[in-house]
Amino acid sequence: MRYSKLFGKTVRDPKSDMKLASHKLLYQGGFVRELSAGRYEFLPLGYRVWQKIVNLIDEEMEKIGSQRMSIPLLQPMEYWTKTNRDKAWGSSLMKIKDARGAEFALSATGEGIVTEMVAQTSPSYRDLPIILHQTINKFRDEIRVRGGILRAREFTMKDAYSYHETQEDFMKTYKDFYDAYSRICKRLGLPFYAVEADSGALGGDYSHEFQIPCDDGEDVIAVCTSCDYSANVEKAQFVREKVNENEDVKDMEIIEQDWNEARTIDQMSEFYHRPANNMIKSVAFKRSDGRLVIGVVTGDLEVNDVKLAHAIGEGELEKATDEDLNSIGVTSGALHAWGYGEFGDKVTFVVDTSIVEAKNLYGGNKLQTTDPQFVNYGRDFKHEIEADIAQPYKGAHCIKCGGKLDLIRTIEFGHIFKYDHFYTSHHNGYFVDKDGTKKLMYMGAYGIGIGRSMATTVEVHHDDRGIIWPTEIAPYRVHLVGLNLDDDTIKLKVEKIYEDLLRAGIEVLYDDRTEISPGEKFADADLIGIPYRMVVSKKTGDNVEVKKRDRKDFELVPVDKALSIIISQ
RNA sequence: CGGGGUGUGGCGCAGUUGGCUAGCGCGCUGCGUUUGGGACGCAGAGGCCGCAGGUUCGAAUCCUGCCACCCCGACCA
Repeated sequence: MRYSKLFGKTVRDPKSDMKLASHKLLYQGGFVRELSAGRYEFLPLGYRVWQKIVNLIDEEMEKIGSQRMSIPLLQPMEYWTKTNRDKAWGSSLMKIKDARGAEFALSATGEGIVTEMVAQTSPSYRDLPIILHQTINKFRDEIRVRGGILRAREFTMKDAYSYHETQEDFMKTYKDFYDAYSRICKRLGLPFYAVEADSGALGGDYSHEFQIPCDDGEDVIAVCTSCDYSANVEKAQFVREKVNENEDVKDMEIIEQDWNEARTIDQMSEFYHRPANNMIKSVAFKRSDGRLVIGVVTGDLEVNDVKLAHAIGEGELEKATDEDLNSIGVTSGALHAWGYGEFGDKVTFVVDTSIVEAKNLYGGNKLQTTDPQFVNYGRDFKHEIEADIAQPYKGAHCIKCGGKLDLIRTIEFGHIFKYDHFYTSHHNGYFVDKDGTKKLMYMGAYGIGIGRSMATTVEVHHDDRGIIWPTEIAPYRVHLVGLNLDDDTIKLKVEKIYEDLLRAGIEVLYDDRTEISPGEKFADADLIGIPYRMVVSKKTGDNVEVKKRDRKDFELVPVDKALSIIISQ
């Protein structure tokens, strides 16, 4: 490709609101343009990378026996209502009506459709496992987008679905996907953690996310510094400190206490001269129907809303507002850890393990001028739901080995899910077993975002000059830079090398622009990030200069030597 | 949805306390000089100042409404 003919040139200044390196560089390099918030155009250079990522993933899918197929972007609503996914997805699911008024959801994921598609073939045990994947656009009307193509409202995803006779067979395929995803990360040059995760609105009860460490990422994972335990903070377990373990259990006392002196946990801690983990902290959240959920933890911890939602079998929770609190007659800062019986099931309490295991706690039932101390769970109050609802923190002890956890900011690159019968039971997902009876198939699903993979790769592989593409997904293998092109001898020489490279089957971007200074050409080459730069000028004589994008040094070698260097690596 | 902010040639910005003909840099076009780390001169093209109303002799500038986009929270590949 001649750069002079390439559609989509580099630009010098990124937009001032572009914060992420990947956003800036993909824009400046001429890879992507934004149409509207979260919707991107891929220019030829960007599309080449995109296509290579699709192919790379496709190869790995075929290795594990998955077959490529495709389903429509418009999906009849009933495929979503059957499993209540329309509610679980809320406003991020986009809807559209056709001329006859029939309602459709825009492809946000494909579990329902694919499951029924498989079911229609009335599979027998001989047909299983069935593993399918596709690469089509997904529409997710995220309330907020950020970071360019890292998180879009319309994006391409490779999504895969698998169907199995037994859980054991499913686990084999799950492992295959786990390994395939690991290989994909490796080929993209992305160091990753495969962590246990919550599956959110997709349903299911077991999943792994492939998380790439990145300071500008949006996720946080907990990683043990001593063993291999790692999990999303929405899922990560950790050992609770046994508060006041060596004290005798004291009788609960109600004491006079001045609210203004002791409202927040810090103030209470100071007031009682006890550490924060001696305090009882209650935090209120709201379900989609407006009922409240109060999470109770020791004062040193934070309630994680995803863990809390999971504990009560809810999809998601919102933070309760002051108005919500007023509806049960309290103000923030004075929330009780028990009581409110008069509000019936409008209030649900969930107690964290930290409280269950602690002794002689403070607070939890402030009245006008009083507060209890030496509160012991089980004796002074008790709730039906006891669960792990606290957010892990840096230095918390690992549930597996007792070592210390570290928190790392990451980008979610891919996600694999175990659904068991969640979708098959709603979508007629039966197979005929050896004994001739119908049984539900076990199911899993697996996703990787293409644009996000591209952006993540740039996040990980760039320097202050531009992108450094891994060879496998680079838009071209060689960036041929011609200098002094107004000199006919040199011009002819470069043109010949360009032809030779093409004939050798090497993808080459040839900067054939005249009237452009060498500095600008080099700057563009660094920005675009093609693995090899080959320079021909009056200085190179009978040789050419070959330089790798990620190195400073270069070699001055004859053309055929240059070719063999490029082909060999 | 809650809080904060921005909309001015293709891009980045200034002008915004009501007054001159809307300006600067980059990019683009033409001519000439330049060619190993983002060259220079000269000459050009290109703008309903986000949209709609209003106030005024006069609006990019003031007022109202709308729209779009960005940043901070919940969501996700």
